[in-house]
Amino acid sequence: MAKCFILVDGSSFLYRAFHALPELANSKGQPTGAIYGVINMLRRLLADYEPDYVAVIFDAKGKTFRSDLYPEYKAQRPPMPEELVSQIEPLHAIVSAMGLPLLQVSGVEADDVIGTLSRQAEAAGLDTLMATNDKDMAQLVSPHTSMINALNGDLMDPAGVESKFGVPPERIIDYLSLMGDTVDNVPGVPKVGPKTAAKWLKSWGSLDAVIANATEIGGKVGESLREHLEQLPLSRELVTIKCDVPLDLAPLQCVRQATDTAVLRQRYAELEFNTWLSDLPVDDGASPEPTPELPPKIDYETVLDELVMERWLRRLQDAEYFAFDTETTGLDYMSAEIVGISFSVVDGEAAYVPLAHNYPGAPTQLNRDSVLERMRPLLEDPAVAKVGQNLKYDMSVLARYGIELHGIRHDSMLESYVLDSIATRHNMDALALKYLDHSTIHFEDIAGKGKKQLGFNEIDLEIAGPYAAEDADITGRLHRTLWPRLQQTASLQNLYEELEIPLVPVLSRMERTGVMVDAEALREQSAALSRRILAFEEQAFELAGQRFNLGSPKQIQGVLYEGMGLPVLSRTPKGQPSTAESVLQQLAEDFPLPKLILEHRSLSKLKSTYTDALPARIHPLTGRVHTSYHQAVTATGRLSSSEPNLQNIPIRTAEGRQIRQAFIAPPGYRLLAADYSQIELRIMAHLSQDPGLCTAFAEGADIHRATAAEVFDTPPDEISTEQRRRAKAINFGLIYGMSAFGLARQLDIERREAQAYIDLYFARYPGVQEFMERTREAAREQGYVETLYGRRLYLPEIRARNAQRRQYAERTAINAPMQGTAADIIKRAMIGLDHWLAEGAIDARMIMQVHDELVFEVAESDLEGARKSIAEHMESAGKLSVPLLVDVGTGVNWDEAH
DNA sequence: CGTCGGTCGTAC
DNA sequence: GACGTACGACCGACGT
Repeated sequence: MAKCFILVDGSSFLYRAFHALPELANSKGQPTGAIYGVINMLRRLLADYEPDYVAVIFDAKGKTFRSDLYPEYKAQRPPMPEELVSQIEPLHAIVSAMGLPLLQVSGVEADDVIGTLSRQAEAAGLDTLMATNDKDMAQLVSPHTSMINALNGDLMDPAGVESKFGVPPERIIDYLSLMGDTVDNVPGVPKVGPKTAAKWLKSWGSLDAVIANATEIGGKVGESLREHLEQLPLSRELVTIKCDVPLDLAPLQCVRQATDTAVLRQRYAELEFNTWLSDLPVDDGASPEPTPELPPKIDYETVLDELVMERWLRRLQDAEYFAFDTETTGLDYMSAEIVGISFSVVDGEAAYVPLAHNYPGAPTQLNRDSVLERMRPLLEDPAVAKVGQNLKYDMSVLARYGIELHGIRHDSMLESYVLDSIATRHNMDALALKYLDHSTIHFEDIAGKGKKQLGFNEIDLEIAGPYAAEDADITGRLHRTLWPRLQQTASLQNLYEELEIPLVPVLSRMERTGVMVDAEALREQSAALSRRILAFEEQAFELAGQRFNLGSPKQIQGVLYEGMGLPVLSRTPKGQPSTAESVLQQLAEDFPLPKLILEHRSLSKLKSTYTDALPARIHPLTGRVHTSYHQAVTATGRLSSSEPNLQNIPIRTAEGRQIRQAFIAPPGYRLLAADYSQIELRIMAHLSQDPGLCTAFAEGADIHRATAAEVFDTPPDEISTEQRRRAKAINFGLIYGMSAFGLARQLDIERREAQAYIDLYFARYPGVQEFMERTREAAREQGYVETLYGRRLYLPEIRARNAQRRQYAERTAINAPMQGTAADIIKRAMIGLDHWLAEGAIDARMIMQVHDELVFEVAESDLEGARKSIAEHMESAGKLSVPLLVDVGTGVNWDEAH
């Protein structure tokens, strides 16, 4: 294969970046956007093509031979704006420090240098890629010299030139001569534009032939041609790129040099390109790392044309499956507007269909509603397979346009999660880097961040198009990388296909349904809390003899330990005296202030985290709160919830339960809460097959009481409240892989006593001890543990030499199979229940999941039926060797439903 | 003014 | 140090 040579037209990109990108500046007000744009483009170009030879060419200052030929050449161009001039020197410095050969030749333009090098490269047998967006360069295209628009990845070979301009590369000079160029002041023939120029050249063959046959051309344009014949040789000379400029550097000398990290570090710091700054290697001695594998040729297309859209729709229809991605105005699935859609069918090829970009000067785009309408049959057809990255989001957004996404066949985020939940985060950028060794365009790089962040609809299509198309392309490529890996392990493939993928639409529906929250009640609670918090504050200041911030652990430290000289009972991991609850609780026995701090803290917590935050989360249109459930976050397979987190709404204290009372059902409905009773302990019984534990569950015993009876060797009905409390702590401790120390701390007892309990427990339930030993052993041998349904959790640190890390991995090994199996079971139940609800026999909706609990909104008339069916569905979702029991409660609010 | 680590507290 | 899985509020140091 021929070696690859990339010639970068630095000047053309500098201008383009300056005008197309948002105006970036560092904190000193120095403009940096154009530098950023050019370097970003260079980095991507180098990463995508890994050229053997490379050169970056800039225009030199001063006049060129063309203005000698024709003084008016480029004479009417306004001078370069100061904000651009100032960016040239730093840009040159960075390009040089990147080790890239930089050329500037006075008296000629960058084009002429590129032309010369490309011809020399051809003679040397290289394949040349000219990175530029200047159409004049098309005259240089040949079988071994192509042109790439690095902003959108468009690649043009001779055929591409012909299809774009209507004439082959060798006629481009003639074509440009006829047309002229108003920007550069090249005269040409007035009234002749691209169409006429191409038509004439097609019928006569060349400019010379056109001139020779000038008399034969009729109409006004023919007249114009005859009037301006004598200008044409000049035009031709002006548009002809010189290919014989004397140069200091030959193509084969254009080898990338070592990176000067020190200079880059200094320049990036000055310009505040912090992402790149942190990418730089720490020490200077590191060598650059060329990656061997060639990425596929990139062909990204921005679709603005009906016919092209039709062609893509046919491609999508005919494909076995397609990858797609929606671009929207924001991240909130309840308010995001669709801005465009991208698709991909094979590696490296993708299209972006912009639908609602509305920055000044945005081109006319296809109509959003009509494109969506034409996509509808594809998107709604379960037989048309779709691949995406977090398709739950796309599904929710499409639902806002009345489109019900079906055929969710694959999701690269979930593929990665099921393969290995903790090795990486599962966002696309991370996955592309890990699995494709490809650094994607980051959203922040094109949209900015913080207050100045643009909506996707405000981003120039030249920039947005490649970004969006890449999303679809990368999604497809990730799938084709991850899916074969998933297929290698039947249990993982099954978990993915039967659990995680079917759960996607279920979660989307739950999120969109939302839950009704009584804002007025919460606001009243906030007001009441404010009064009580203020009162605690005053009392605390009184006792401390000074005013301080009760919300600051550090200031509390100062007041309690330094000011009042209270004993330091415990320290934080960083060695600071702790002010955690358990510590203050102990201190509260002897001193009044810690008690006040605790009261203050618990009320502030409730106010800031719940009673203030939740009303602000009520959606203006639905009047309900819509959380996000995340399916690829936890190590164990549980869901997580955020914005707002509905999985940590208080329940333990009376004040906390008031917040649950604000979660209500709409008129005519009730809330129904169904939770698995002791599911993790039941799973422990199943996995360990311990006879005592299994029997206790089989008999329907109160498990903590039964445990107490065994450990304290007392008949169950003589167990005291305290004994049961201790047994409960032991049971929970076991699930978490707790040590004697932990149990002692939890129960505030001697460590020896705690150890005695644990020993006693294991003596009574030997199966449990064996199970735990077995699990640790399996983890050590395989490097992972599994749930009942084959979900894996890799524990690389299970063999760590560092005891602390190893013990941590061991505790996880114990906990994960139980927590994970519980997660698998409730997910199975959710999928079954969603199907059942869709049948419509009962007027009900599933609205929340809290790990072992599902909450529904049920029509009052259907309450009893729902109660029974829901419990049955949930109880049959897991096949354990002990009964799986579900408690169901109903009420007008969530508290009452418990 | 924004970011980020530390600490704390809520849930299961 | 010592009990698993999360999310998020607040503080305060730090860099801009």
